[in-house]
Amino acid sequence: MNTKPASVRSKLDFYRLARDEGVHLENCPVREVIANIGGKWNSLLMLALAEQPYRFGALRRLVPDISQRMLTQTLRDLQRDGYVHRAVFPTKPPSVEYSLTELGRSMFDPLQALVKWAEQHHDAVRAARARFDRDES
Amino acid sequence: MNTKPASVRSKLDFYRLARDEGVHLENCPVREVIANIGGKWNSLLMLALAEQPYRFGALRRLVPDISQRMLTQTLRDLQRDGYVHRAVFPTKPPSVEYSLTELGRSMFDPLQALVKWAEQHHDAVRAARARFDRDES
DNA sequence: GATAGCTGGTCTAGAAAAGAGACCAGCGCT
DNA sequence: AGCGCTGGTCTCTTTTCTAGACCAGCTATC
Repeated sequence: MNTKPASVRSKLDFYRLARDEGVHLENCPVREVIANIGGKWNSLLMLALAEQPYRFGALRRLVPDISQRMLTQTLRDLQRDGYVHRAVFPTKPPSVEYSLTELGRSMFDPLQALVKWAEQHHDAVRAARARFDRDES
Repeated sequence: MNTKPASVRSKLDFYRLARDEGVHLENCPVREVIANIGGKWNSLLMLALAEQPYRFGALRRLVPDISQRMLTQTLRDLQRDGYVHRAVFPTKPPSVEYSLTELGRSMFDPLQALVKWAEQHHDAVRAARARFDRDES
């Protein structure tokens, strides 16, 4: 470790190569998609709804630390992007059931891969976190 | 569509089944991990660093719409969780290079699957979004 | 027949997070 | 001398999130 990277050669290069990374990650459509997946509650709700359809109140009990407002909003975002279907039933009081669409299910597969990774490595992450917090103090 | 779900049978059931979802998604270690992946910039920086190591300023130019403050913070979060290694080189001025760790690379694989999904389906998402925005107005 | 509880929400106020931009020290190039 | 580059930090403003009250219409209970 601590070997100087080959890209940094002279002091001249040092200033020069800064300008030449032409990759444009901004304006990328992937970002819009990831942004929505990446919200605080979105992936969690996807996980829940992948298991089975749920009604609003059931979701609220399932994820107790979500505020009602954020649940409404996150569900609407998910619905807006076509991941989730919202069905209103004329019971009394009317009930609303949320379920994954085909698109939602298809994006759940890669999401689940990530979740699986998280399950397998969360102890490594926790260890790294503990080490970092210890060393910086 | 609009068929009443089998789970809602009588008005009595209606009130009863609400209590019986015993799944506990809160306190889940997966959530900590996902939370960090899910940050606004985290996945984007992971993507960039997976391509090659970058120095601070290079990352800033690569992702122009990130504020310097958030770049610092996101990199520190990523480093804290063990995804990213921060190496300081005694050049003048000193340069700092960020690179993925082994752990970071291993989590990049499932992340990339998600990105690939996003690339393939972003037009469907955009279409759904447009439809939603039209219908609600 | 009042009371409390359920339904799926909205509204408001306060807290937390993110963004914009100035500022820092030490050096190189012109 | 003056500007630019290095990787940051500090402060201020704006956006986002949360907690909690509130709503209408119905039901089961007392």
